[in-house]
Amino acid sequence: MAKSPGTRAAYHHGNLVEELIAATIGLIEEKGVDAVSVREAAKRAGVSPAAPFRHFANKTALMTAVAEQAMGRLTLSVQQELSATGDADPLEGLRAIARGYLAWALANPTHFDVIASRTLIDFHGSPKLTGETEAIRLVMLDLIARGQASGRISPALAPDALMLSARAFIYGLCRMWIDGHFTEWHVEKPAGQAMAEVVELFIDMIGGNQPTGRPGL
Amino acid sequence: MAKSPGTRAAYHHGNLVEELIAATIGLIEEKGVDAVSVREAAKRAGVSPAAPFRHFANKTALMTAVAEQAMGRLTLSVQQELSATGDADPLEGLRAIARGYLAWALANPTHFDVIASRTLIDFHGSPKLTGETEAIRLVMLDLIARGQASGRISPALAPDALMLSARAFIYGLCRMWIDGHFTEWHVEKPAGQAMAEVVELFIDMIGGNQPTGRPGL
DNA sequence: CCTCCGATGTAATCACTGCTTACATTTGAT
DNA sequence: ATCAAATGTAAGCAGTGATTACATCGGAGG
Repeated sequence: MAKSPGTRAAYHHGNLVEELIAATIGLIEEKGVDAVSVREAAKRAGVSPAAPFRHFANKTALMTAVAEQAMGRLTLSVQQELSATGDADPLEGLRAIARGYLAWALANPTHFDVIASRTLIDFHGSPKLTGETEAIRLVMLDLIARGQASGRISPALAPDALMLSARAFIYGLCRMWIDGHFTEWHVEKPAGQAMAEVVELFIDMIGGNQPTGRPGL
Repeated sequence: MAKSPGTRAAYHHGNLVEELIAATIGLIEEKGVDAVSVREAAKRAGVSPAAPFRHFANKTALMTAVAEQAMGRLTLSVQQELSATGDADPLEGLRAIARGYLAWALANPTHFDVIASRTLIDFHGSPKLTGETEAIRLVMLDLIARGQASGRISPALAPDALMLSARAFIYGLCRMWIDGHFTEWHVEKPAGQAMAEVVELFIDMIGGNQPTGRPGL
């Protein structure tokens, strides 16, 4: 039988794992990833400083759990955009992935930080994280293949090179923004708008079309 | 008169600032940025834990000094490639910047980490860091303008959008590699080679040419 | 019903961190 | 030669991740 949620003064918390993750997320959103401490998370869950270590081997394990949650939402965001897009044009599919990815990153910069880190979390130790990353990669590869088959993308372009380009491009956009580099590079427009325009430019280039003169940043 | 370098047992160190920076660099190269502590740097310089704070207001200031040194070498690397390139083709200039930037990042990943960080260092508080970044930006802007004037780059492309694209692209490549994302994205080739090929692809796209079928990654 | 054991909590402690304060030594200008 | 500024030390604060020994709870078997 599930313990009544109201019973909080009990010796055994009853739901510590979830509450610790929630507390950590709150901490991340309020003060950033660097400000996270398992002690503070424990305090917020109303528990002793050592308690979290009963459920997570170390801080990295806790952060990895947070990353898995975040990755789930990121994948969801991408898949929503993807399923709202017709199957007809592969380039439109790539655009959709970029939209979903960027939208989520813009809305969850600190969680993006967690997912992308390889020191804060144990990425390769998490099947969920590696699996969902690989899934997106395969979708992109398929879109590129179909794009080349249908003539929307030049067959002369190596699919792997195209993949790495596209990935580096949107990852670079996210990182630049999150790392605070937009100001130095004089991006005046709202980040979302600037990103959208620049993605458009990139997809146009992949399609082999010189863009038709969009407004500048 | 300069103090003899051999005189180390003296109460006053004589060259603490430089030696602390050197010790920090050593620490960064051995154990990574996250492993840097001012105490350890002090120990390596043979000085008490509090001594560094006489010369640097805080850890951030120390790291910023390290970043300024690193930025100097990065700028040098870019400028060397740039001056080894003729003025004739603006696209060749952009290629040169990418070469210099990527070569340095590949050779100094941890220092790249320091320069790119906005939590480890006080970027905007350092005229050197902001100035040299702005200098590169202006060179790129000029190359793009000349490229459009000479017809090598379509005038329909907004210079600012092109800038942000190029910057996001190479920054994304560096970050992906340094953050350890290349393995997940199945980049099998040596990083330098993969980057070079992909940059070639990008420049070709800017030039409006579909590339002529280079080998895949 | 009750006992006992594993799961889950606490208390106390360690080594380490960035940083501050009070004090000691040295150096160079007067 | 003196004295003040520069530069070092010693000691200590609060906060960190992590470990160990012990306390408490809850459910399964007798």
